Amino acid sequence: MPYPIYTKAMPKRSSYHHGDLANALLDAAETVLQERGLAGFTLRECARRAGVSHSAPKHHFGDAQGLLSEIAARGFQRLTAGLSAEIAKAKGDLVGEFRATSIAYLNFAEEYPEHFRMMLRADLLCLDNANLFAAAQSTFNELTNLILRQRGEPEIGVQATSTNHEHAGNVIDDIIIGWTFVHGFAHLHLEKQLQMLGNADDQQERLLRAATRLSELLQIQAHKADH
Amino acid sequence: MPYPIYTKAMPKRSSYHHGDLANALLDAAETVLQERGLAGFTLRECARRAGVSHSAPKHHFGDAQGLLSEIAARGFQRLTAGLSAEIAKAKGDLVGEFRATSIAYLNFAEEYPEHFRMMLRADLLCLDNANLFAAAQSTFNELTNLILRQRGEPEIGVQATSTNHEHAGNVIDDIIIGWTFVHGFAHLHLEKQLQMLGNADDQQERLLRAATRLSELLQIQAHKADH
DNA sequence: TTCTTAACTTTTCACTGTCAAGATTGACGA
DNA sequence: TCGTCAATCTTGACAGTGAAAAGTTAAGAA
Repeated sequence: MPYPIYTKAMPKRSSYHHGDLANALLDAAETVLQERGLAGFTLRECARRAGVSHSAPKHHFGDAQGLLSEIAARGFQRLTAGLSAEIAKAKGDLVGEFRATSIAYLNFAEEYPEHFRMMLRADLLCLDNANLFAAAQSTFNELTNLILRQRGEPEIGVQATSTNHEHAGNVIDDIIIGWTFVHGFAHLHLEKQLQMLGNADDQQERLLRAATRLSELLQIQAHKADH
Repeated sequence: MPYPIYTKAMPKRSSYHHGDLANALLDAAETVLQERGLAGFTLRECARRAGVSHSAPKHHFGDAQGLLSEIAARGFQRLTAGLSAEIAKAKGDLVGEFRATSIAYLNFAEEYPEHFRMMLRADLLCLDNANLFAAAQSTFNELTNLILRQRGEPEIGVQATSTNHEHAGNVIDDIIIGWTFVHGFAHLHLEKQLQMLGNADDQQERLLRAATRLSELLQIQAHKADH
C-alpha cells in the first residue's frame, strides 16, 4: 500500500486551546476517510488537518476506534435520513417503497463507500458506543417499519418487535429477508462481486427488478397468511 | 491499534534459496490473518514466519494486494467446497438444500472471519487475478445452481445465465434474492449488526427459519410462473 | 568458463500508533 | 485579586511498517 501525499500542518492557532477540537477532528476524519480510504486512514493525518499535534486526538477519542465509532454513528444517521426521505416520496405504494429503500441504501454505499466499509467492521468499532448504537438502531427501525407496511401490519417499535416475536409470527423472518436483501446487494455491489452477473452498467436496473419481485413475494405471502 | 507481539526470525536456512517460498508465504499469511486479523496483517510478519527477509515477498507477490488476492482465492475455494458438501447431504430436498447452503455460508464466515472480511474488500484485492476470479466464480456457480433447482429449472452454466438473461425471465432476480440473503445474513451477523434482533444465541435457528420461508417463497413463485 | 538472470538480503527513508513528560490555559474557590 | 488545579494540547522518543534501491548468491545457458 503506497503512502499518500501528506498535508502540511495548519497555520498555528492564536490560542493554545482549540475550542472545538472534537468536532474539528470528526470533520477532518470524514474527509480523510473519503479521500484516502479506510486503508489510508490515520489518526495523525486527522490531527494534521485539524491543525493540532499528533497526540491531541487521544484526549478526546482515545484511539482510532473511538474516533471511527463516532463517524460510524454519523454514517448511520445519514443512511437513515436517506432511507426515510426516499421512502416518503413513495409513501403508500408498497412496491415503490421497497424499491426506493433498496436504491437509497445502494446510493449511500456508492456515495460513502469508505464510510460504509468502516460502519460494517465490528473489529474497528466500539459497538458499545451509545451514539453508534442509537444510530444503527434508527436505521434498523426504518427497515423494520418498511417490512411491517409491506405485510400490512401496524408499525411497531423495535423493542416490541424483537422481544415478543413469538407473537409476531414470521415477521422476524421477513425483516431478515428484506434487510439482508437490501444490505447484501449494496455490499456485494460495492465490493465488485456482482460483476459475475455481467456488465455493471445497469446494476440499478437489476436491483429494481429484484426488489420489485421480492416486494411482491412478501406481499403475496402476507396476504396468504390473512385467511 | 496496539501492536502485537512479534515472532522471532526463523532459524537460518542452510541454502540461500528457500526453494518453495511462494507457498510458504501463503501458508504463513493465512496463519497471520487468523491470529492477528486483517487489521494486524503485515507483510513483514509473513516474511518472518516463512524465515526470510522482509523484502523477499516482493519478488513473488509484488505487494500485500498480490499476496492477499491469492489467499482470497483459497478462501473462495474453501467456501465453495463447504457449500457443495452441505448441499450434497440435503440433495433432493429443496428447502433442505437452501437451509444447508445458508448455514454453510454462515459457518464459513464464523470459521474464517478474517478471510471473509478480506475476501470482500475490492480495495485490498486484485480482482483481475485469475485464481481469485475463477474461485469466486465457482462460489457463484454453486449459488446459481441452487436457485435454479429451487425453481425446478435445469442447471446451466454461469455464462449462459448471465448472457442470455433476457430469455431467462426472472431467474436473475431470484439468483440475486437468494445470494443477497445468504451473504447478507452472514455479513451482518459477522459484523454484529443482527444483535439488534435480540440475543444472539439462536442466530443459526433464526437463519434457518428465514431460509425456510424464503425457499418456500421462491418455490411458490416458480410454480405460479408455470401456468 | 563466463554471462545472465532469478531469488533473496541489507540498508535507508518517510510514515505510523502509543506512551510519558511537559507546557499552556481557563475556571473556580479563597 | 490571587493561587491552584484539572483539562487541553505539545514534544519527543520508541518500535514497527511498506517501499525502494542497491548489494549478494546461486543456478543455468552460451
